[in-house]
Amino acid sequence: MDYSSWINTSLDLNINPPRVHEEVLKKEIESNFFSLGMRMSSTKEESTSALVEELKRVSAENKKLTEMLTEMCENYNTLRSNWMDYMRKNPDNSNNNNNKDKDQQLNSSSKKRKSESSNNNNNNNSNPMVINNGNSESSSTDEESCKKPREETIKAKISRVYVRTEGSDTSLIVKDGYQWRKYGQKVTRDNPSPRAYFKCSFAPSCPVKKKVQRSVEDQSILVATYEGEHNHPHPSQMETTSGSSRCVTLNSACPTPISSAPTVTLDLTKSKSTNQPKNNVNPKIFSSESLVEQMANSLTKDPSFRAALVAAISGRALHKN
DNA sequence: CGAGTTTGACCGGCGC
DNA sequence: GCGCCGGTCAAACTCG
Repeated sequence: MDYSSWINTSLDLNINPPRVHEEVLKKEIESNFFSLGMRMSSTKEESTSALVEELKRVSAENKKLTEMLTEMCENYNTLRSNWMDYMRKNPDNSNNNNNKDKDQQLNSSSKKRKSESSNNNNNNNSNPMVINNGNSESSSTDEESCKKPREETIKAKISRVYVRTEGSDTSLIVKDGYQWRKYGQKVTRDNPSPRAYFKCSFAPSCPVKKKVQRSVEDQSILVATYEGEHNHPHPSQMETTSGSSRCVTLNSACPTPISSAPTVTLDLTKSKSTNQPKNNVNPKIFSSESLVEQMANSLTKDPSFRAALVAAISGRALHKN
């Protein structure tokens, strides 16, 4: 009965960032035109305008989805208030089994295991292609957030990412750009497929952990649960100096990664092209805005980084010519 | 040979 | 207090 978390999260992901991201992308494309455009051929202009068109289309789609979700939220709230009224009028019924479960979830318990399993249930009920941050970032509209165990909201930030893989792909690898070291694997009770445990190995002191397990309902979907925040820049940012064209593109497109990056992640994960699991985008990065902001600030203030970025971009442009 | 993975053992939290 | 279960450790193993 607890649908609030995924509904709200979906709203968070869908309502705001896409538009910001669209603008950022547009500006990026336009600025690329100004800086590099002189050398661009007419075919490139066409492809860029096609991209802008595509952006418009996706934006409209997002808008539509947002409206649907808003409607769903309203319906949910109405239903919920009706149910509350009903329970108030018929307190006797509150002792049946279903309500016991409800009470357990609502009163909830500082019990770690319980809260986790309820999270899993929510996710299983939700659209598997929706990225669900099961943590404090998602702003709940009702009192649910207040009832969440304090430790959950204070402790390590937890985000969840769904990645569709090819049916034949049995590995538990979610490529997000970070370096992970597997330190364990376990078959859990609620899911026959094994759960893999990873630690971030990019920086020895990085506390971030990742759990990857196949969805119970759809074995082709990998559920990656990230815990904690990276205390180092995204590896792809480090690679920009080596001229990795894709990374340059992605990162240069996000002068403020906070607003733009989540949308990139969302779109890639949602799109049907996720049959290509090779996207190198970090699905989590942005659960911690302050961290990312800090990283972005330090990077943009670093003259050598800027120089390297400029060199990489100009090198790429020259290479194209 | 070093780095990464596998896998059984162990530990601690939780429910009964 | 005991058993279950998820999470972690660490020795053995694999791979480049």
